[in-house]
Amino acid sequence: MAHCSSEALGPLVERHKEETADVADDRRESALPSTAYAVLGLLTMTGEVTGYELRKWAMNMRYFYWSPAQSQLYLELRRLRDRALVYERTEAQPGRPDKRYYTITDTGRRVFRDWLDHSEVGPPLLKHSVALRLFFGHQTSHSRLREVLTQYAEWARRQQQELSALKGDMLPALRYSSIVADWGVGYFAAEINAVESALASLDAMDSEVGES
Amino acid sequence: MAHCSSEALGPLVERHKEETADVADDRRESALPSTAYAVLGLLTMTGEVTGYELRKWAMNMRYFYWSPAQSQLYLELRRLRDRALVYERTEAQPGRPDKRYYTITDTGRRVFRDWLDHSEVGPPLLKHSVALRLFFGHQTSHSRLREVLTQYAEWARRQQQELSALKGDMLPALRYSSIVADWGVGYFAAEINAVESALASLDAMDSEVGES
DNA sequence: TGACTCATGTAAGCGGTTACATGATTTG
DNA sequence: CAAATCATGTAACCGCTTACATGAGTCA
Repeated sequence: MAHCSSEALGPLVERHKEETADVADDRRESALPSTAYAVLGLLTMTGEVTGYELRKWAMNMRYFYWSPAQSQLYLELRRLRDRALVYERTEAQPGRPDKRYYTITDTGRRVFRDWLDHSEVGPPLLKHSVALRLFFGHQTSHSRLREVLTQYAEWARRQQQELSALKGDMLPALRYSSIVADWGVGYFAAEINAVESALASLDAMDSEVGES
Repeated sequence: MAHCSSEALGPLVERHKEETADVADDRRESALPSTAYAVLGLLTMTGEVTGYELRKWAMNMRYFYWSPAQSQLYLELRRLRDRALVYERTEAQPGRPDKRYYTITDTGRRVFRDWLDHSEVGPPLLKHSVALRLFFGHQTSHSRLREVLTQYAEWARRQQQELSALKGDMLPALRYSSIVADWGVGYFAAEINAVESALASLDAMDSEVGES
């Protein structure tokens, strides 16, 4: 019952090897992680900002791209500075660390555009812990599964609302962000819908058991 | 035009701090990464397998949960063995590394069920590089955006087909997997739909420019 | 015979998180 | 006056990837 035959399995093909490698590596010094490009992209929209401010902007992207930890952002900005992709203006402060303002440099703009225009696009990375649990549903109870699913649906609804609110607050000039926001709203709608279907399937399984 | 005011931004609230921490940590030795639970879960369905075989199974979950690198899987199995959550049977082979077969232990089953039943469910992790690029659309051309989007839609369609095929091949006894598969199919449908909407938005922007 | 599958492993390094530390400024 | 915000930083650690290495069996 809880045992799988392996007939459905083909041989183990190692895919996505060269796909993930950046095609344009050869013409740049070395590839940057995607977070770096996210930061550069943000800097093309914001003007001079501190790491702290930038983090707030980064959090607006969390609906389709996770936002990195604070320490990671500061680290990334220093790396970009070392590569002269951003310019750092420091403001001395008595008795505590300098305040650092960042702007994107021309080189940074060029590198960013190059990435946008020529870099290989990989598939999205998804780690869906709710789906994972449902997948292993045979090891738990339906009541627990329902609990997990409804909790997730509530979260998705909140995200959807936040995203809609954010879109309303945004300047209409930011067209691309609003297209992405629509995408996100649709995505959450699909998730909510999927949860409802899953709950219905659980109901169906329960009543089957009742009949037999 | 490409400059944001920061009015839409609230203060930087540090959320999801205790949310990510595992509530049930205190009653176990120490928490395991989610990959470990995925492996344990797989072992509740497969019986005795080698690391190599297990990897093939793990790849069936790649539609909603990324599949780890080969080396990581072997590492994970050894860790689970060290914690006595899986049992390792070695088969000596002349002139090369032992062949290792794994089965889940009773302790492993208990730990896995405990995780399923009591652990806090975090939100899914999503890094959507296509949406990221679209978000920064003001820095590239519409033709490039269209290229990226259509490429992604093709990929999503392929995934959808693979997933449907997989579902067809699967034993009907595996109900939960098939519920998750349906979820996945719907997810890819939503993605394809979102891409089409985005393409339509780009068209609309182009014709606006033509009119003005 | 050569390509592919089966099967396991090591080493280096990176991206990222968690936790901690500090202190001025603003706000209720 | 206390709490939250602004603002930067360090150290330890972990999950995971990449790249490499090995070798037997199978099949065209």
